[in-house]
Amino acid sequence: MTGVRKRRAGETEAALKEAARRLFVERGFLNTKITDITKAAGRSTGSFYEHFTGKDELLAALLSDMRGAAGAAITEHPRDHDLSDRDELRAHLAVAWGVFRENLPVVVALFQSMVADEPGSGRAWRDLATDTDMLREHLEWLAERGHALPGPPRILAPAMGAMLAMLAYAVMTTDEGPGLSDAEIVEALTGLLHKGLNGD
Amino acid sequence: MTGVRKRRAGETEAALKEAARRLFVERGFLNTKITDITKAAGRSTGSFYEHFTGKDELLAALLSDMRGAAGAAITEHPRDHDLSDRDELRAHLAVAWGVFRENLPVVVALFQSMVADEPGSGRAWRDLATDTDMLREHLEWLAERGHALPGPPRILAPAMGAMLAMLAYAVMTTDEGPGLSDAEIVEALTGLLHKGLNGD
DNA sequence: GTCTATACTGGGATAGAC
DNA sequence: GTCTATCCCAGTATAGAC
Repeated sequence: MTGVRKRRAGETEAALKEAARRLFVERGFLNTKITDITKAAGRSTGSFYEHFTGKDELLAALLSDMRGAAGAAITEHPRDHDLSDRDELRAHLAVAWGVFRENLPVVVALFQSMVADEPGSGRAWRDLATDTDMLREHLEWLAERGHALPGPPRILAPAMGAMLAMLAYAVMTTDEGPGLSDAEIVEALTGLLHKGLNGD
Repeated sequence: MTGVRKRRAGETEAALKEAARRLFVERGFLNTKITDITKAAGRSTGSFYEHFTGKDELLAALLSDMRGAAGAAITEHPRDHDLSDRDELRAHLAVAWGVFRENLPVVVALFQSMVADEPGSGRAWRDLATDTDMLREHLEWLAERGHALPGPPRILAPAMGAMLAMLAYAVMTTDEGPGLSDAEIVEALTGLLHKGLNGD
């Protein structure tokens, strides 16, 4: 493959991804057809399959891009963050909310993809448990140190994750919304959860 | 229409609904095709359209059935329930959780249908806000009486509803789950939210 | 690698006999 | 009302020229 050809190919792949991101927010992952993406990217249908085997693989690529961009900071995330500290809890929630906001196309696509799966697959629970793994560890760390939690971390963490994910999805896919800024929403959630976890 | 014919028609409609309920849990609303339903119900494709204009109308009918069964008690729900009382809060959560459990087919279908909609439609937020309307009123009632809430009811209510709905969906569509009984889950949520709302 | 053209299929919806 | 047969289109995926 020549250098020029390779560059052109890279451009096509980038164009497809870019178009996909835009469409995923506008129409959603499920309602966006491969032909919609190629059309929006100004490429042909056939060309798509030179880069991805299908929509799912494209989504996986977008997810991987997102992880590469935001993942570094999270990977080295220490286990002993003290979520009983209100400022630290707020900071965590703000980061999570911001990641959702910054990567809305991928978030929307993943959410739709998860919910559209066969209920019997148990994917919703698995994804929720996986995504809140770190949070669960934070809570277990608190519990080990004698902190009295309102329930077992293995249910509290998914519950908190469920609230954050579903609420973010709802808020970020509407123009109306609760009439509150992101900061105000995060503040309200901080209050609810801080008191909920610590009781004061 | 003769009496016999009418009865037979009613049986068909019932058979279609019954088959749909079963399939919605097994494969989900989105992946269940009209032909799947008619096949499972032992009826023909053409017959389906004699009763419903499409899958959405069938879902609306199931929803209406559900409302008829469980709705009466909820409609007359007084506004002044004191959610700052732990037992009353737990009772409310338990009822909601039980309704989800009892009507899983409809819950799954509605959830999938909501999430599959165009993100730009804002349906997720609208549904969430509508479904937590009563909860919001309960919270406003508390606030009016001088109770210090951790945030505005118009965001707290949807947040709580989001947690409950998403968590219920995840838990009830998996065989694995958190290894906790429904009662234990409700108890944990009660603890989290009771302290979260009241701070003690 | 990219294009155009096309083959193929799932599944919604309808026509018309019974 | 219910059935069988069929139409029909949206979308996926591939073939083959460039």
